[in-house]
Amino acid sequence: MKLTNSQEEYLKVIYILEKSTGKSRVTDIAKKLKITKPSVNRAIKSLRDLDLIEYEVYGEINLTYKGEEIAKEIIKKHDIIKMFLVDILEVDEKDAEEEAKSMKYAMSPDTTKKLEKYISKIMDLGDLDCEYDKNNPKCQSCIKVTIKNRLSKRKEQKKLKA
Amino acid sequence: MKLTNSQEEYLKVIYILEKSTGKSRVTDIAKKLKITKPSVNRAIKSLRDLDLIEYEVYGEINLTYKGEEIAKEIIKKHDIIKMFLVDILEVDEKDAEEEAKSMKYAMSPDTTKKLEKYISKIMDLGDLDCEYDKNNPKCQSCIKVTIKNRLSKRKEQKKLKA
DNA sequence: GTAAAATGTTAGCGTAGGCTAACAAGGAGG
DNA sequence: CCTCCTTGTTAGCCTACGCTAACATTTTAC
Repeated sequence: MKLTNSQEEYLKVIYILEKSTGKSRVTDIAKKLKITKPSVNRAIKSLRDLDLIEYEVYGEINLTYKGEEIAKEIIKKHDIIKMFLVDILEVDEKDAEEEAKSMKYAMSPDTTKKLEKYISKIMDLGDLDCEYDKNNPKCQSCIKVTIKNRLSKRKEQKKLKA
Repeated sequence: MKLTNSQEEYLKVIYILEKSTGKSRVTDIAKKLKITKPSVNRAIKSLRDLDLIEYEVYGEINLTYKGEEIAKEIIKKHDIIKMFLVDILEVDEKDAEEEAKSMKYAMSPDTTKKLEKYISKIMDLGDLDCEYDKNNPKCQSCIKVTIKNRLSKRKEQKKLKA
């Protein structure tokens, strides 16, 4: 079942709302996606037709098992891409969020897996002592240290927010 | 001027046809993009309205200066992304071609520049002698050598084709 | 120079997914 | 219990961009 980019965004948002507030409502989905309620209304009907959510007119919106599995995949893909953008390419976090949104749709599951592996390879390299210093842009070990520092910094900031 | 993904693909193909055969024709564009002629017909009108191509009914299709500049940018972006996919992530070339097509639309000019820099950084690292051998997956120097080898191999194969 | 083939165009359909305007349902306070 | 506000829905419009069927023009081949 090939979903559209927008359907994937809906699933993602529904999942996030379900996990954070317990339920998803048309108005909240519309706010999150910055679109109007009628647009959401039509979209959730299409997702219901695909058995990805359960929903009755004026009723609650809930992901089905299948819908939740897909939502989780989408979110994981999003996070991998965003991590690459922010921690490796040093793209500004807000921009990265937007770009990851559309890039994830373009990226196959296979490529996503490869990107994930690549990121962890970069992060987990065995230490190589740099012959110069800890900030040598020509040295992969230094680059790795820089990337690791960026990553842990970002994680801390996230914790502070929460 | 924000173009759609499909408009960008049209520009790219028109540029390639212009450079390789001297001119672009509706039928050739349709074949390249695997769509029908009426679809192309409508698209070139929209590009003409944006002053990106010059064209009259039943006449020749030519990129304007502006159109050509944009086409070149699009192609460059495509190549950068494809290089990342093929030479660094080791995605199969055909898959990479398809993914680059849609990914480039999602990627901002700024991020593209960052990706370009990242690729050249990986390629141009000063040599670090690996303490093990030339195929140590934990060693960035070895990884770099592997990536470089992949790249030059691919370039050779391209030459052989041409 | 004309007939056939290739090429280009028009008209109109379908889907996806935004939008607004207008209406319907449900809950909270007086 | 009724009114009002929030939330949800319906109807219908618009754009982008595929498609087919049918028609027009141009090129080619004899």
